[in-house]
Amino acid sequence: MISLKQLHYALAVEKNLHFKKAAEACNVSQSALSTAITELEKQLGMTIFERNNKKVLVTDEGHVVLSKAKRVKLEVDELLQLASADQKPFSNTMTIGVIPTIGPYLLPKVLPEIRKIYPEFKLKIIEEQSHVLVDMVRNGDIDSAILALPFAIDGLMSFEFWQEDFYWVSHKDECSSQLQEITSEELEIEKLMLLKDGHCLKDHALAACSLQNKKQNSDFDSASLHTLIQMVAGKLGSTLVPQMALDQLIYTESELRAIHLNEPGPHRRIALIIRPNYVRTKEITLLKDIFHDELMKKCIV
Amino acid sequence: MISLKQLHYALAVEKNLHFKKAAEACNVSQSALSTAITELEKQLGMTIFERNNKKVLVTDEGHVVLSKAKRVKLEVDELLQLASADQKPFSNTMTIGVIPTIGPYLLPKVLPEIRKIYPEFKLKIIEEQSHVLVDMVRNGDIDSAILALPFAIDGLMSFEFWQEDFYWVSHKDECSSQLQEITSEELEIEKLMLLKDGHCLKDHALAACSLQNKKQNSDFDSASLHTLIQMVAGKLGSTLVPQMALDQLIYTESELRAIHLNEPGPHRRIALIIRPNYVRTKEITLLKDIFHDELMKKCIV
DNA sequence: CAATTTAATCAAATTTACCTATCGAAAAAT
DNA sequence: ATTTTTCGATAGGTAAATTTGATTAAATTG
Repeated sequence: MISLKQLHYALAVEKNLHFKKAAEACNVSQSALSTAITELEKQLGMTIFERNNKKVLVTDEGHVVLSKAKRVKLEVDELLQLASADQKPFSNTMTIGVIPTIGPYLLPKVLPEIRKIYPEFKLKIIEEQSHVLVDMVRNGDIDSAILALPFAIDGLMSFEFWQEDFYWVSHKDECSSQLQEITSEELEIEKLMLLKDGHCLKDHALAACSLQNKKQNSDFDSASLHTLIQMVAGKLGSTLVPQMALDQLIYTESELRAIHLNEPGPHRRIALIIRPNYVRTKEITLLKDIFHDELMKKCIV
Repeated sequence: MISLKQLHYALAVEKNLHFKKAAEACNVSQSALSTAITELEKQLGMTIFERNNKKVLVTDEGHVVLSKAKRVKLEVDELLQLASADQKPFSNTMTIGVIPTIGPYLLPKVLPEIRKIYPEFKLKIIEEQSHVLVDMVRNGDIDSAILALPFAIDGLMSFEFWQEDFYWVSHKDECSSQLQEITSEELEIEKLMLLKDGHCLKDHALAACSLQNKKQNSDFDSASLHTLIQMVAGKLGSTLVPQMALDQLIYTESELRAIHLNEPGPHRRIALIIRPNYVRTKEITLLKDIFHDELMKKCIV
C-alpha cells in the first residue's frame, strides 16, 4: 500500500526538481526521500522521475500521477481541517477570490458586518479575473470565489446571492434629463466605453444589450470602472455600470446621471463558487446569507 | 502525519462496527487495528468511534471525517488505477449507469460498434433513474452515467453527444392521416399518457409542451415506454416518445403513427456525466464520439 | 454465576524508517 | 588534463514503529 508520505515526497521533488532540496523541504535526509521515491515507483510500476545524476525531470505519466497526488493531498488536508476546525465555524482562515468588478463595491458593504458577527474570522481576499479564480478554486488554492454569472464553471458549485441590472452612465450635459429608462437600441453604441477584454463585465454588458463584441468604442477599453467613470465625467462617452457600483461611482460625481438599462435581465448574477466536496460549505452559505442581506440593505436602486 | 492505513482501518471499523471483524477484513490482528485507530483519533484530536466493550458506534464528527476518508480512498484508488491502467485506454472494466428511457434505445445502437473497435473493453451497464445515477457518480460508485438534460447535476461535468425532440404517438384510427407536425396546443392533453413520476422523460415531455404536471391523464402513469406504446395500440390514448426510441417502438407496430412535436427544442439533450477530476476522461470522450456517430447513423427522423 | 465476547493493554519480536557515510558518475573549475 | 564539486544511489547501523500473541477487564448471555 502506498503512503501519504511517499506522495508528499514526490510532490516535493516535483516542485524542486532536486532530491536534496526536496529532502530539506521535507526535513528528512536525501537518502530517506530517495528510497521512498524509488519504493513508490516500484509499487506503482512506473517511472515518475527521469533522473540521471545531473538532472531530474518528470515523465509524462509522472505528471498525470503527480496531479492526482496533489488532489489526494488536498483531500487529506481538508480531512485534517475537518477534524480540527471542528464544529466551530469561522475559526480558521479562509481565502476568497473576487473579481475586480465586484470586490471594490461588494466588500465595503459586507466586510464590516462580517467583522461584527465573527470577530475571530480571518478572511483573506485576493483579486483576479474570473478564469483565474475558477482555476484556483479547482486546484484548492483558494476556498471560494465570488464571480458574476453566467460564466463557465463546469464541475464547480455555485451559491447565488444577488442579481442586478446595468445602468447607463452619462454626463448630465449629454442626455435629456427626463429619461427614466433606456434600451440598448437607444444607446449610442459607438460612444459606449467598456472594460478591456478579459473582464467578464464587458461580456455581460454586451450580452445585456444583445450585442456581440463588435461595435462599441474600443479605443477606450479601460482597466477599471473608476477610470471609465472619470472618462464619462470628461465627456469622452458613456458606459454601463452594475447596480452595486452605483453608489460609489456615481454619487461622488454630481455631473453624472445613471439610467436603468431596460433590457430583459437580470444582467448578471453574483455567486460564491466552491469545489464539490468542499468541506466548509456551511461557512460559505453563512457568508452567502450575509452578502445577500447587506446588499439588500445597502444597494440603491 | 496520518496514514492511509489508518484511514483504511477506520473505514473497515465503520463498515463492520466491530474491531475484531474489521481487523480480519484488513488481515491484521485486532490489537494492531485497535492501536492504529487510537493513534488516528489522537492525531486528529477527536473521537471517531464511541466504544465500550460491547458496542461500537460512530460519533457525529466521526461520520463527517469518515466520509472524507472515503473520498481520500477513492482518489488514491484512482491514482493507482492511473499508474497501472496507464496508457492503454479501455483495458480496465468501466461501469456506466443509464436511465430507462435511454438505455434500451441507445445501447443496441452503440454497443456493437464499441465491441468492434475495442474488443478488450469490459463495459458494465446498470439502469437507474437520474437522481440515483447522479448520486452514484458523485460517490464514485460508477464511472459515468448517461442522462437526459436538463437535470440537476451540480458539481458534475457533462459531455453532450445528442439532442432530440419528442414525437406524438397515436393510433392510426385516432388521428387525421395528413398531419406532419403537431403543437402542444393541438394535443388532447387529457388523453396524453406518460411515465410515472420520477422518470425525467415525463418532466421533459411536459416541459416541451410548456406544461406543469397537472392535466395529463395520470390514470395510466406507466413504468416503461414499451407499456405506453402497447396502451396506445390499444386505443387508450396517445403519448410522447423521444426520437431515439421511434424505430424500436413504432415500426414494430404498424397501427401507430408518430408525428413530430412542433415546439421549440431540443426537447432533451443526452450526455455522459462524470465527476470533475475523474481520471478516465479520455475514454469517456472517446465513448461520447462513438455514441454521437452511431446515433447519427442509426436514428430515423 | 460461569462462559463468552469484546476492546484495551503489555511485552516481545519483527519490520520499517531514517541517518550518516560513502560511492560513482557527471559536470564545472582550475 | 586534473581536480573539485554536485548529485543521486546505496550500505550498514540504529532508533522507532508496527505487529503479534497473550492477557486483562468489562459487559453480555445462558
